[in-house]
Amino acid sequence: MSEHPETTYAVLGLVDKLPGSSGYELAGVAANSLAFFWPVSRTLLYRELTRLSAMGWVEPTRVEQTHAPSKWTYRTTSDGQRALSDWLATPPDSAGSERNPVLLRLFFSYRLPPEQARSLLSGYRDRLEMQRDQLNAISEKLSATATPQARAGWLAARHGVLTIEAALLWVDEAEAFLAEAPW
Amino acid sequence: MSEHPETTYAVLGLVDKLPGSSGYELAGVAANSLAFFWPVSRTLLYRELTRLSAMGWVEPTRVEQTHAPSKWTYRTTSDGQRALSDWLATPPDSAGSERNPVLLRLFFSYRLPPEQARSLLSGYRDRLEMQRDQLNAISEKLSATATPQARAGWLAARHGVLTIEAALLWVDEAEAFLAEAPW
DNA sequence: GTTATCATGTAAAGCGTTACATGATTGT
DNA sequence: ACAATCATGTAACGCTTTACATGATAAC
Repeated sequence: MSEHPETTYAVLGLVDKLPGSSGYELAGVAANSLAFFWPVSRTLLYRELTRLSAMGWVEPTRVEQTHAPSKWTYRTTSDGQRALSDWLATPPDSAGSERNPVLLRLFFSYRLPPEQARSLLSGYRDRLEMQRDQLNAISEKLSATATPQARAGWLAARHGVLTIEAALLWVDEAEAFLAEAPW
Repeated sequence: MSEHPETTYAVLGLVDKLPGSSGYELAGVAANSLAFFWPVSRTLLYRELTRLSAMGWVEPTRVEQTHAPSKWTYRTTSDGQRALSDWLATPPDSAGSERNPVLLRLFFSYRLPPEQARSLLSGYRDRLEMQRDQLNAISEKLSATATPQARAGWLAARHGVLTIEAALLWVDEAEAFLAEAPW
């Protein structure tokens, strides 16, 4: 009953959601889903797949291809599915550490000329808008499907959209606040 | 010009903001400020203070106390202040990785009985409300002060409040969504 | 007496990132 | 020719966390 990092379950869940996928394919999916609330780098993803195979939670299968290199594909075993369910039932540990490098700078930005503080904010806005557009595109795609998997994905995307829009409103507020009385 | 991790600058900025503080005191402040957008564990904070001292970016001073153990206090040097300004001017690297263990579970929650999915959401709401209350308390304290430092802190707290409130709205939505058609 | 606050540290473990490496196929 | 996609891996590094350790004072 040793505890594993959350990322292990993130990958296990992905395999379970997309049985018969290769690491490469899973990485592609992760980049458009997990990446928004639980980033997993490609290297780490491969390492977790190896680990999950060793633990018997997923079963690897070699698939030969003619048009591309051979690949490994994965499916959850019944042990893996049980482990996934068990983990899902455990309460998430306290607030996930949110790391926001923009806020970190803003927190000390009274040491910055006003113009640079402004550009910090507008850079943030640009990135938020891009993320929001990405998420909206994903949402639209998902809302076309009625499976539980797609609906769960849609909900997660919706969380992203709402919080990003709140952050965008904050940028407006912050700009006005600084314009009124810069430091 | 070697690059240092963001946390090094987070601590440097803290020392600069509260000159003459001890590691212990800084840890207390960090828990009510940085923790919301750039968590720094106590152990790490101490290590960074040692590192910053070795680099000459902060100057440590021993202070003897009668009512408590002796302590080290720190102040930024002019080198440190320059380093802080330089870092502030560098653009934050791409989106900070947001890790949300609740969304991670929700993303796979179609494997969960509806009741447990609901309790996942209500647990999230509870934690969000606590955080919001904490942030509001901090905001109020800060809004009583008119220094640039306090105003910057207020802005950062405001970001937290707005995004948390958005997340709370999402919880309502998600509950309605699941109530309408559970999986 | 026991809890809370003050105060600083060490050691181990491992998660996660970045860089490097390889090589076939398909399209322009 | 050159870039893009498919596909998987290794190695090194180091940030970060968790657990462990110590010990004084003040309050209830």
